[in-house]
Amino acid sequence: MSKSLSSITLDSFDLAILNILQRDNSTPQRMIGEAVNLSAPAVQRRIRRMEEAGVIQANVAVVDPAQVGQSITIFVEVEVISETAELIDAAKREFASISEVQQCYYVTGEADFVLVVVVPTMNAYEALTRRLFFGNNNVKRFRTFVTMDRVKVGLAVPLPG
Amino acid sequence: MSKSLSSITLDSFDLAILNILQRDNSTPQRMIGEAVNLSAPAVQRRIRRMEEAGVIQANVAVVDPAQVGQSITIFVEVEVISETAELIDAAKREFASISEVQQCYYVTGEADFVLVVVVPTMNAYEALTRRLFFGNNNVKRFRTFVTMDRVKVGLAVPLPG
DNA sequence: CGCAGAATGAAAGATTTTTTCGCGTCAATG
DNA sequence: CATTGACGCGAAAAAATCTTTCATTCTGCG
Repeated sequence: MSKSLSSITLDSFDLAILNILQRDNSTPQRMIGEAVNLSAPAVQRRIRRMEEAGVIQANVAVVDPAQVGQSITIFVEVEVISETAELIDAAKREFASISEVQQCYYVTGEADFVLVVVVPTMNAYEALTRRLFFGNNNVKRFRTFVTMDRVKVGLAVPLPG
Repeated sequence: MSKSLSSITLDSFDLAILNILQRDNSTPQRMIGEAVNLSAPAVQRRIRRMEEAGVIQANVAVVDPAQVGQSITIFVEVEVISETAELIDAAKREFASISEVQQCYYVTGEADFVLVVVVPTMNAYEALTRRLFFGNNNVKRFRTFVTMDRVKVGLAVPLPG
């Protein structure tokens, strides 16, 4: 897991490749090559370069939560009491360490954190809130939004081109 | 793109495989086999079965937004005026069709929709709000949370085991 | 003009994925 | 109690993909 965080420049070939991989990274390089007008080795070199530069951060399978018994997705806005760097960092680490917390963002506005939580039951969520919020004396308050429909889910980034 | 939405049962082998693929789906089946104590073909059959059943919904590359010029991630809570089925469905379709809307959830609570928006600049966000919210007369109000730190990002589902 | 650096494609080599096939297990059945 | 069929397994072969190698092209620049 080595990271060369050297920011690289991407041309339209790279963007076209990314656009394909964002949707299906099991696409053979040969097909990608046909789509973008490059040979398979050229495609491969560009992919590896983007992986090393961190443009491609990961290659993952997307699992349907409902089919593995994790049918409840919840948004939580968290407001903290004190925003010292230490306490914020501690909160970031704690939230990030919880496997039920699928996503965590530190934000401006009427809240300080926004969490996406995935749990099997409301009981599990209730237990989590007790552990994570009531058990943390820097949490001023939190608001819960229970998802009824995951209208659009993904991590695809809109790409120029 | 055929989907057999037949819900299947997953054993501990399947869950172990999912856990690996959720983190890195470029892991060779041979290595997965070693990790879970199965042969490569057995792993392969299980993966294919889970893909056909929709347990695995997609295989994607995760792209770093900052490195493709989309450095701003924003949460938006949207509250609508009328919650008739037609209007809600129309809103779902509209939000889902916007490429800058990376994620969209229909939720209960003090808001009706939560959006995750990815844009290159605040100007682009401003333009999007005009088009999407001010230009939609069923939007009562919306609240914006600008992300300062993407503490944890992903789609990994917590798996039993 | 010529050279260095960077990227390409064709082809060969290495690895992985996929298929084939025979075996063992288990449950239902005669 | 034997038989049958469904099911999933592993070994091995076959097919496809990924990766490396290498000669070539193109560009910028001294």
